[in-house]
Amino acid sequence: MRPVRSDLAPRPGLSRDEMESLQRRVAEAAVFEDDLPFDPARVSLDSPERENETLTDATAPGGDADSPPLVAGIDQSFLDDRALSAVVVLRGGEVVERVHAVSDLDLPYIPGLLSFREGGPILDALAELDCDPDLLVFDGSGRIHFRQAGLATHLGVVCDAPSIGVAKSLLCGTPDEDVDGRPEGWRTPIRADDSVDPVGGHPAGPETTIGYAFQSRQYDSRPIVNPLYVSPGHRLSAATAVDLVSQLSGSYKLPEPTRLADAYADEAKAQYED
DNA sequence: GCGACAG
DNA sequence: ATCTTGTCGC
Repeated sequence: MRPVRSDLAPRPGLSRDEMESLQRRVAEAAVFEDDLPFDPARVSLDSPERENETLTDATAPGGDADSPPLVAGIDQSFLDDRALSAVVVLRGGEVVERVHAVSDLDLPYIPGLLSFREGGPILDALAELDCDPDLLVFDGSGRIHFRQAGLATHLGVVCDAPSIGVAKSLLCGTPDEDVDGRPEGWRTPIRADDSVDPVGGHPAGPETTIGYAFQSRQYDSRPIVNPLYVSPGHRLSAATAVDLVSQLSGSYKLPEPTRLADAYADEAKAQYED
């Protein structure tokens, strides 16, 4: 998979102000409404049943009428000053491709500028892909970001691909309701607050839903498991983003694509440790 | 000045 | 993210 908007790609050597203004340009280019080349209802972990199926072109955008869309999960692990970016692609419940790349890191982790640290390395891994995913699921935020341009939004726009951000903690914004001790499947909107700037046609008032808190898993009744914070990256709405994450949830807290990428990032890491 | 913050 | 043993429970 190749970058389509390389002009907006995270480049090393930018000043903080330059990185922030690039994020505003990314937000301007971002689409937080459904603009998908496939039916979101077809995204699932169920393996397609193709018994009496005739020969079809499963490589077309969105696949054929029976095969589910290709969903890529992306995550990283670290080795000293290098990042190992892993990508696992699923079609229904089947893993169809796994690739990874090891890249040097230019910046430290700075809240709000994550895509400038991990974005380049992730693009390195995506370039290794033979297939062309219909949806990208990132570990981190999308629109839930100070300038509405988190990692998922930045790379979704650069690749011009539908993308979703799945974070384990909240960067900014305010949940409509208290998120503790909620049952599986529960969700509540995350509204923009004072720390979120309006950018390029995307408002940032309390009426703006920039994402959702989503309880993907809960064991008993104890508030042991925190919710996930799901936000649209590019080409879909916040509501569709949570629905998709819900559809991609298996038996664990993280949705399957991201969980598998997380495991693969650790597994592959062992090959590079001195 | 204080607070607060994805991975 | 990463450093890390055991431990509680389905």
